[in-house]
Amino acid sequence: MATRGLQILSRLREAVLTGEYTGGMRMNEADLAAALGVSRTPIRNALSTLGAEGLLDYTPNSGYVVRTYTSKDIAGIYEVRATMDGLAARLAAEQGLSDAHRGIIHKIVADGDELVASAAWSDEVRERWVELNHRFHATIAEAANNDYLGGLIRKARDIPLIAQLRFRWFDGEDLLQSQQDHTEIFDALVNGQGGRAQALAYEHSYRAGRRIVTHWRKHEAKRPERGERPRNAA
Amino acid sequence: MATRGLQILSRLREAVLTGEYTGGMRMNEADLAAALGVSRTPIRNALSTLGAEGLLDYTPNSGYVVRTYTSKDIAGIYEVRATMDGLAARLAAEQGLSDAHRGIIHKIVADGDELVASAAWSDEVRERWVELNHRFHATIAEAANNDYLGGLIRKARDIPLIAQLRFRWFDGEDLLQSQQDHTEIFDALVNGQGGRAQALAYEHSYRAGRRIVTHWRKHEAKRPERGERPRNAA
DNA sequence: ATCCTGTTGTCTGCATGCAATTGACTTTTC
DNA sequence: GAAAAGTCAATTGCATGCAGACAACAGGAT
Repeated sequence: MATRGLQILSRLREAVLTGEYTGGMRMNEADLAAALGVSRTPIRNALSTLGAEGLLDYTPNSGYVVRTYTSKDIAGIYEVRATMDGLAARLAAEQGLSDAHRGIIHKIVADGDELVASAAWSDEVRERWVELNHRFHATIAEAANNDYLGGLIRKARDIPLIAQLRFRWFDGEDLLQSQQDHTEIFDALVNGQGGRAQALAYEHSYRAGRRIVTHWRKHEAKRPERGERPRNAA
Repeated sequence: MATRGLQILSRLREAVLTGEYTGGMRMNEADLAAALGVSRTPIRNALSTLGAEGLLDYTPNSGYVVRTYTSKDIAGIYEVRATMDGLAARLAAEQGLSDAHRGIIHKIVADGDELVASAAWSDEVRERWVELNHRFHATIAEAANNDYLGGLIRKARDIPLIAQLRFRWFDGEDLLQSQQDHTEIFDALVNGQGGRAQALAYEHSYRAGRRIVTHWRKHEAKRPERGERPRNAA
């Protein structure tokens, strides 16, 4: 069993990512300690780590606050993310997919085709697609064989609320388009077409990012209060 | 004045980056506390943060060890770094340089020309070039107007020993080549040629990375002992 | 009413003591 | 002699007390 500090860290990170602790909330050490049933020490450790990860903002002698993301932040992150996904695809193509990786991605693409062909749009379909999409990109990142890149892609993906919101506005048409993208990217990968894989993956991720930014702007417009007093978390 | 913890954090980070605490060393809390004249608490905080930044490896109930970088790690990091520098250059070009940024970069390029023309290669010239080069890239990153990207570029630059070693093998010919690169990149930036700026910046950084990896491999070959018992730091 | 100032309450920063874990070393057993 | 079991020293994990910083508030002077 991991140490208490690590468990707390996971819990708090999850809470921030899922939006349970929403942007602007103060992370009061004593309150969190009471809520989670430990002393302030492991809490402080976890907060410090989350601060270093960029999920919390820190002010000396004042404490940690859940970071808020503007639509400009999101746009910037997605510009980087798309570039990284493009890089991962190029590297994977240039090195050539291993049999194992090719098999995995082939299966994912085939399952995607089946999903598109067989089912009408529904929440269940969305769930399934989220999983296929995730594995598709994770496998390419792995095939790129660059740990540093893999870590950055993961970090750029773990942004509060994004995981929840990302596919909320997805519809059948988006699904079809995305699946076609996956098919083309896979084709480029197996044929060792690095430049094509890069361009396709970039565009694929960029478009996803643009969709999120658009909706984030609306989300943003609905809560114009920036001067509001920060409420306590936990 | 910042808190003790933050001062300790800066000091330890610097010590790791400059190689004072070299790869594989154990970061013993009590020893560090004694050496730096504080209690274990701010030490633990700093170690935790450095762990999150990736400079230290952490094992529960065992502690923190200064991370070691293989030449493959370095190559991976520089592949990403080159891609980021390319992205920054493209974004800067596409948005158009502000008058201020254009002025700053223009001056840097002019100073570089002067340096190349007037002086023979020497340690002083190297020092001056390091500074010009740093400001050149930092200014482009700033002009890209993407905080997330800027942060990643900074993190990819702050790798232990790299800052020290990066220009150790630089000679007059490398200087000339690099200055020409800067001139072309600047030209692309002021003309709004995003694609060209991206390609040039990528290649410029990629070449620097390849030089480092080559030398790192030799460095690596000289100390084949991987199974050595970790010595204590501080 | 506004500004300044002293006060007080709340929260973080830090030190320290003790518990828990680990890994090395010693002893025991076959 | 080798493997297993037990012991011990060293080190990290955690809780807690207290000091210090900061922000909000109250009261008084202008």
